[in-house]
Amino acid sequence: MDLSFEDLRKELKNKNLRLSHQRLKVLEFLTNNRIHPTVDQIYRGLHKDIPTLSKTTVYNTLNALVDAGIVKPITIEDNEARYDIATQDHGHFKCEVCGNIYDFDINISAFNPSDLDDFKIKDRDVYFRGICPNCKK
Amino acid sequence: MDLSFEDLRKELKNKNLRLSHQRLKVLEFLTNNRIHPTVDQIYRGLHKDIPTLSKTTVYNTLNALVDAGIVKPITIEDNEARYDIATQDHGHFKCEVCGNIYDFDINISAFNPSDLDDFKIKDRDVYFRGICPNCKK
DNA sequence: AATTAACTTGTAATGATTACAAGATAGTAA
DNA sequence: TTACTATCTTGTAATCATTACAAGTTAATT
Ligand SMILES: [Mn+2]
Ligand SMILES: [Mn+2]
Ligand SMILES: [Zn+2]
Ligand SMILES: [Zn+2]
Repeated sequence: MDLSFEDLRKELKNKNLRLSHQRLKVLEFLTNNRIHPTVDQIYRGLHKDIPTLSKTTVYNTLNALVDAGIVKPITIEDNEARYDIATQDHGHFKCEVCGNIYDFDINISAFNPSDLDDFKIKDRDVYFRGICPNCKK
Repeated sequence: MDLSFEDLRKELKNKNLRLSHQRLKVLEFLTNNRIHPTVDQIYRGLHKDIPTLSKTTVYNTLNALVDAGIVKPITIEDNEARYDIATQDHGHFKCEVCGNIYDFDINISAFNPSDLDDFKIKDRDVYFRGICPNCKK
């Protein structure tokens, strides 16, 4: 169900976004590094390949991709945004010790609380926090 | 099931936190204004009564109350933190038009995804986004 | 009433994100 | 291919929320 890198190129075309070198590299990084990276991690990760890359471009690119629905921001961090390729629904668990963010399966779209019958729900996020197996030892 | 203001005083005592005027006023504001206010809203709301109040104190107070488990931060906003009296589990819905955050009933503690069997879960948040009934018109 | 650790306050520092303007480039059409 | 232009990238400066720090104040205990 995950999108291939070719699918992502097509997604950009569909949304009338240019396939700039920087955008494709950001998408490639997110595809190959499923760690919900911060802006800084993306910037540092790409800087080797693209020495002229500006951090502003990483911000601009991520904002454009989020607006286009291709990338999903993860706001489980209070102090800095993290990013994920928009894929099937899943929850996020943040370990308070190592800081890693783990995916977990959960059928979020099945939640339709009656309190929200008259609301238009566009987005559902499930964020858990605690300690991961590695850090419990 | 909601905590009374007197209960909150006792909670502070239990946690060995001083019952300073500013802390009690912050708790009173959160009790009386169930709108998940920002730091700035709390500051402006209390400034009438306490003209000497510093915004740093609002930050310090909220951090202390969050550490003590009396107040819960709501990080549905990417750009600024919001705060809620820690009470029974419930979900939060943010309207993308008016910006209001609504509570809704949902039994979050019942979610125990098998992917997290080996994780220690300390905190569960459910954040929905969309358009509220008022703004749908 | 005296004592003192904890708290409050104002100011300065920090750090993430955005605004802006000038130069570069992707995509299109001749 | 070449020319054109809207879009994109880049560096710098600005913004805004939050924290660090040091000096003065206060809640709670004796
Ligand atoms: Mn994920
Ligand atoms: Mn709430
Ligand atoms: Zn961990
Ligand atoms: Zn609304």
